[in-house]
Amino acid sequence: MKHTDKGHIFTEIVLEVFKLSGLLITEGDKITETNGLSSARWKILGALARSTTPLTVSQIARVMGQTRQAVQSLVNIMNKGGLLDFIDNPAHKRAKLVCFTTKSQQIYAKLDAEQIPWANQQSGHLDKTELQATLTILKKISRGLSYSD
Amino acid sequence: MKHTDKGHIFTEIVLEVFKLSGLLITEGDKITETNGLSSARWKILGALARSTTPLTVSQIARVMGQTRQAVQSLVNIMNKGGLLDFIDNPAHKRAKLVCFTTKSQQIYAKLDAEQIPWANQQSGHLDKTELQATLTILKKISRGLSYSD
DNA sequence: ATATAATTGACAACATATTGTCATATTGAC
DNA sequence: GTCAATATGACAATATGTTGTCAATTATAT
Repeated sequence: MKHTDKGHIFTEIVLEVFKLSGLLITEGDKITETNGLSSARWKILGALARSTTPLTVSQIARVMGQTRQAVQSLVNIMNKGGLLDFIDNPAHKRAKLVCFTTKSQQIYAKLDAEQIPWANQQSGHLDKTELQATLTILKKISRGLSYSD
Repeated sequence: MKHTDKGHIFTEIVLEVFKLSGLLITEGDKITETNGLSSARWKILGALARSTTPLTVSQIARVMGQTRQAVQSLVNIMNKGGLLDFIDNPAHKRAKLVCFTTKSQQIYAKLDAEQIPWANQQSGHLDKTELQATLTILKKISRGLSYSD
């Protein structure tokens, strides 16, 4: 069997996603390194910031496409470091809700102040319609895949 | 400062790339698990398969957007497991060229036989023009980012 | 040709992430 | 309401990946 035209492009996209993920982590580490953070920890804060309601560890993991164990580990470390708080979850005795602290709010705002001009600059020479199409396609691909846990 | 329209979409793409990368690794692990491989090792073979010339470890790392140390580690393990061979590189005394073995050729062919219908199926309901735009955009983003080593 | 810079393999320390397992909590079928 | 299935936190083992460093090799500038 051979790839269809679309199957071929799809495969190239998959490989490019892997590559880009590695490069973006490196880029994020550069931005966060002076704040005692890392890409992985910044992403946790980002998941919280983008949610309208507080999230549990499991919910964060699903938003991020990772296992709850990986997220739990980071969240616990960040909690010890004063970057995250747990508050009681009325809907679940064990699954607490994860929240920003004052400290992490400040750091996150600072990181945003660096990320925004970076994103604007990186996307400046890219076509808006193509960017929109890219986001649409990536989301559709994600939707068809299952979680590991 | 605020995100431009394009900067906003760009940021969403970045987060979706992280998520998708995690989901795709899980998917790849499912496909490879019966063959004593993993996503990470399959990607090494893929990088070699897609190149017209044999590659050094550093070259593989650059193609994959990872550090040479990470790739070196996997390549050494795979070499011990009979999945990769080193051959002398006329252009460099230490940097050997990495090659398939008969064993890895067979496994890779088998994985391809699973990946192809999967990619065709996953992309079946997606628009070809949008897929092409996605690949173009992702490659352009990669090009603007630097390697960690 | 020589000196300097960049590349590469090797090794170690550490960060990040998956898999497996267990006990506890919640959900859903009946 | 009961019971099975599912979801969750905790913990351990392992795989994957980055950073830092050193010595050896190659490339580059002069």
